[in-house]
Amino acid sequence: MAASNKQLTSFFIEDILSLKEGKKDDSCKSESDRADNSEDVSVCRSPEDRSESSADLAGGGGGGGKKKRSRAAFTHLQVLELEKKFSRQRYLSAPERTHLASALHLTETQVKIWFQNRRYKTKRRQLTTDFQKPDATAGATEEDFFRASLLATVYKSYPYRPYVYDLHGLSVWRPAL
DNA sequence: CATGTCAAGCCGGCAT
DNA sequence: ATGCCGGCTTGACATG
Repeated sequence: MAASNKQLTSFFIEDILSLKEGKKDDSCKSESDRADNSEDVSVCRSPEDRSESSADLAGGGGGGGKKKRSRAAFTHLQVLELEKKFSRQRYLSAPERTHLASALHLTETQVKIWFQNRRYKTKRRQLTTDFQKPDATAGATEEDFFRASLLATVYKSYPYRPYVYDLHGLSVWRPAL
């Protein structure tokens, strides 16, 4: 909740990661075209919220009474980087969180909450999967579960961005299948 | 309109 | 005293 007036500036994660993708990515078009032509905002917001300058991004009521909560929608690349990090480590140290947050132009709180939610989400999916087909899970390791759920999540989130499976030099994250 | 997704909110426990 | 965590819920949004 630190900064209630966090300024969202445009950036390319490629810049941060020295990735030469070449393709400019309008990250906000995950589901449908969410709306606008803003090419690279760090966080996509609902059209109405966008007008009020991202005041309460990190959850603050900010100033002036209880406003309705705004739900930040992270960009493809932000999520991608978070997922990559998460695929390597499920917990972040404070310095790592700080670094990742600044790299992705998110607040530390957002990164922290994202990891919390991701852990919980993974756990729940694992449990439901386990519950639904216990026999198929007999030979699977926890790692398998983890990777499968990760893969499913990313694939579902980015159905038309197959390049996430081939991250050039960054290849740490890789599908299990 | 019902449903699902997901970031954020809330609460209690734990570690320091 | 503070911060992080898990568990769960809430609220905004998208989709069928």
